[in-house]
Amino acid sequence: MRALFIVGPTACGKSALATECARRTGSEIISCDSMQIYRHMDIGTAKTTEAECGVPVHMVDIVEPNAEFSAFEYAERALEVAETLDSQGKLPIFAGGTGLYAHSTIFPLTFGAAKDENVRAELESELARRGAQAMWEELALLDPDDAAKIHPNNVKRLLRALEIARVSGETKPKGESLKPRFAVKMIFLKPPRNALYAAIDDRVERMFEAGLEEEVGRLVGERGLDFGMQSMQAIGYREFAPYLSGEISLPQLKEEIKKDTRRYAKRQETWFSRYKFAVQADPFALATDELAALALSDDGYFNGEENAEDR
RNA sequence: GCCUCGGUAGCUCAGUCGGUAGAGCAGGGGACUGAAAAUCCCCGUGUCGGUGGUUCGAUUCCGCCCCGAGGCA
Repeated sequence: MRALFIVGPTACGKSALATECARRTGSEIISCDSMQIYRHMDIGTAKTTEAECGVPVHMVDIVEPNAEFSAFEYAERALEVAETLDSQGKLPIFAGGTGLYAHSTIFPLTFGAAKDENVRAELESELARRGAQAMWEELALLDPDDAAKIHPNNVKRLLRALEIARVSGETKPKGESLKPRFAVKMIFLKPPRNALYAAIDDRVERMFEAGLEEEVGRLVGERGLDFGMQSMQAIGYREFAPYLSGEISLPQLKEEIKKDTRRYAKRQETWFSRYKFAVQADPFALATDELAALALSDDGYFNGEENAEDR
């Protein structure tokens, strides 16, 4: 199987390119985004739907915003979709900016024991009682190598590592595979930083014009979501908490969203720059035609012969 | 015109009883294996407004000038 991945920071034009590629090849898009999976969160996630772009878009609107989701589930389901498309002779076109989702779809990761709510709750209370340092030392006893890779302050990782140990009796699996499950071509859209930031500011303004505030109002009001939920941690949503309680003004709210988005974009770039096989392109310097031609050409497919990552 | 208070990192400011300076925010770099738009780590040299003077040495003290805020006329 072959699959195309269009990745890069937010607001860089991934969806537009993916749509163009899908049109040209008569194929379909598989969204690779940890927040667009949620229904009713459309404006703030800059969701692209089939109704808007005219081509089928998968892995969007698949769960309610009060549900939890994971990279593991994503990879399983997205892979299934990709295989179906492939069997129909269509090129699966992944598009999105969630690095871990893309990574776990491309590479056969061994995630370790499934999450366990009880163990998690137990670990949370232990953390509150004993402190992160003590928890980290516990992990260091179980698996020094693993502990060495997790900073004691990185509570989420720390607890997850301990969770695996307690659930399975084993430590985190180490087998990192750099061989993709299929031939993959990755287009890494990387615009100049200044231009990207301008595009981000612009997009945030347009989100407000499109009714972001009303959308958040509906989620919090009618649907009763609270800001502690996974879905509401999304940029463009979580910043509303202090605004709705009157702590910050509307201009401040917009500034916060822009700022968080910029930082996110930077993190995305850092993630995607690990893939040495990716084809980088400046989406603001090239026309959609040129980008599509680059994306759809037959060369650039990677299947694991060289080093996937520079590590 | 006079008086007062300010002028220090992109922004807000601290500080140096004279030995060329440091926080927060912004910004930059990085990590990432079942929450990932999450989570975490690292990074602070700037004519200390200008110019003379005192001094071994001034951003710090003194004079003058420029700019900003307020007050008095």
